[in-house]
Amino acid sequence: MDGDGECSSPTGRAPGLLPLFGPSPAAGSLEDKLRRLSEENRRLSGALDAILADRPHLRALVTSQTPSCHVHGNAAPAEVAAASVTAEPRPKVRTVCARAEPSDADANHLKDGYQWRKYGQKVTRDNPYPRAYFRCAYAPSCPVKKKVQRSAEDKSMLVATYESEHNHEQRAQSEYVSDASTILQQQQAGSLPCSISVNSLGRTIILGLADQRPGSSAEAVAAAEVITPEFRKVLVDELVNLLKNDAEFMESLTSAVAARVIERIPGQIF
DNA sequence: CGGATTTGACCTGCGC
DNA sequence: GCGCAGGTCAAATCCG
Repeated sequence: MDGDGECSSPTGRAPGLLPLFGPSPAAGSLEDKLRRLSEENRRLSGALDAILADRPHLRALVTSQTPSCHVHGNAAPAEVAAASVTAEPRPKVRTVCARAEPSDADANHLKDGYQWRKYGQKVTRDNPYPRAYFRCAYAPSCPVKKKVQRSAEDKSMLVATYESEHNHEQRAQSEYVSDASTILQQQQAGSLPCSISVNSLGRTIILGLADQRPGSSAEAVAAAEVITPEFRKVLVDELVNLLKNDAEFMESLTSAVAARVIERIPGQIF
């Protein structure tokens, strides 16, 4: 599918993207800052380990969920952005996990920027929640299908399986354009078409590669699909610089990570 | 009234 | 061949 997996703004160079390739920050004090943050991270990890040491079931919960939710090839954007991106070869079938928003509570609907027409629903054997079957509603000839089902282990997670590729470029964009409204927003200023943004909830970080070619539509190719090893290294370096340079971003990131950790641990243990 | 959704029936593939 | 489970169809229904 030509756009199902982008992590960048769907409009290409939307206003409000944090520059990844801007001027380099003064490195010295920033490295100190990064070190302090790393130490803090280790300290928090240690504390979490201590908490989980005598609670193996909770440890399993914390460590098993996120890795199991990965994006194969093209991920759906916006709300799926919390999923990690792997560099596996692009398969025809992709599985995407996303935490369901409260508004999705009663519907197996995963907003991913495309319009879908539901053509069936089935209760499967290994999951008490019904599986919904969708086809791309934009183009009748589009072969893409999507299956959406709540996770049996975590009902707040929606698991979407995409089959085939979109053979068209146009899409409904309004949904995730608004979803991706950022609190950290600056226009991309560097030479490479990358963007990173944090949504208004502070829970989702969107890393994107916007394809700027005239014929390719503003939608981006999934990061996992276009990143070469060299480019990945540049990307990582620039990300490190970015993180070192932006206190507000670090604050948001720390809050997001902390919220994520707390979210996965039942409140009563604290 | 037209498009989208629901839902029971039907089809297909697979294991035994 | 049979039964089961997943996937699809299409008529009925809903909704704007």
